[in-house]
Amino acid sequence: MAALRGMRALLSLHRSLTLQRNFGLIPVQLTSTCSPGRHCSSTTGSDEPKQSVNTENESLLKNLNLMGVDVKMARRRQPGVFRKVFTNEQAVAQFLQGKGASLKVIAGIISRYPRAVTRSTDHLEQRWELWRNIFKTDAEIVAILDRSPESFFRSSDNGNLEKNIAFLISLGLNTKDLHRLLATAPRTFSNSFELNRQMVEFLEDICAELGGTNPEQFAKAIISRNLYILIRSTKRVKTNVDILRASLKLSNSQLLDLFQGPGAEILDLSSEYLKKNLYSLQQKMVSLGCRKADMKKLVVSYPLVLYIGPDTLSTKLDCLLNGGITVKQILEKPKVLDYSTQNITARLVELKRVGYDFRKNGINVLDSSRKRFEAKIERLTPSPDVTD
DNA sequence: CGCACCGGGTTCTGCCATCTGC
DNA sequence: GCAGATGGCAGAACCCGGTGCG
Repeated sequence: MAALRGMRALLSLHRSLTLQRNFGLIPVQLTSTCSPGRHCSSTTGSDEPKQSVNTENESLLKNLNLMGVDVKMARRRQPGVFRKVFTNEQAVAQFLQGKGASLKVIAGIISRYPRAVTRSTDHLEQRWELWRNIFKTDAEIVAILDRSPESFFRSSDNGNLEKNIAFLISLGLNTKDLHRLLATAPRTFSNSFELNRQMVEFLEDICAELGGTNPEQFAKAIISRNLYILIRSTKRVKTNVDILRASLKLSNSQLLDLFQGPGAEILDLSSEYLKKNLYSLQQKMVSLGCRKADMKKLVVSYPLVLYIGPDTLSTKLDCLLNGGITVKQILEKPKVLDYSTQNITARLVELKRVGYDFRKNGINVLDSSRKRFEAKIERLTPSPDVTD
């Protein structure tokens, strides 16, 4: 999957380079509405023709069409942009092209987040520099903008961005953490500093409430284990904490370990989804003759079980049970649930073929990489099989 | 060498709602 | 009353390999 994505990225990079070679830089003469480098939003417009309300900026429309922007989509998303008298699309496009973005990528960015054309070059340069403090290359940033234009363009407050970076560093997150955070959840950085601070404070409060001695470490651990936590509402995380507390009835120190350990990854789930999964897991466990304590043990040792939707989980469990594995074995080695039902099914077939005995050998063989599993099967295959 | 334990990697936007300031 | 800024939501797993031990 990751390889596929990487390949696609390479292909699109290649495509964009080809495009630039074919068309050269700035292929069309755009109608200038604002000279590059100047701030365009504030203007008296005294001797300019007044644009009445509901009239769209004609030159903007023309430029966007020339740039290949999906104007229909853009208009649907942010109609206000089209009524602005002064916009900066030409300079914005030039800026992005200078950073290595292809024309296609630029068009995609503006189509999805039209307000980008209202940003000044100065502002963009500043913001780009701040991102470059975290990313090593422009290409990385372009890839993020292509993926999520809104994360970069939604806020015009570079000071806020600076505050966020300083704040995250002050939490003890290292360069690698910041890099992962910005690459994975770029929205974190356009949150208001205050919002991020509130979440961190909230996490620290939970720690203190549970009798933890190092709230800062606790918050940092959760953030670095769950990069999405800062783009969730405190309401959601709080609800999830409450749900888990109420249903698992663990001791305070067990809860602390759970939240700052593997359980961090399920704190940002939609609360309804978490509740639903918890409930259906309970139902399933009961139907398999397990007790409450078994489920508790399962969730504590492998919280990601709550990440799996009811249908998937049920199918997966049945698949294992039908393959001759016991519930007890699954409870002992829950990591087998990590693997897709499809993968498990195929492995069970292979193991059956070579006469693998789960009672004797356990089920660890299912929790291994494809390479290792295949090597294992190879070793277990009895005869050298000279004839085909 | 084979195995179990364990942690890490990948991944998450695009839309709507609500405020705020002019 | 507008556009801009910001908050919040739904959606829903899978796989790999280092390491240390026997």
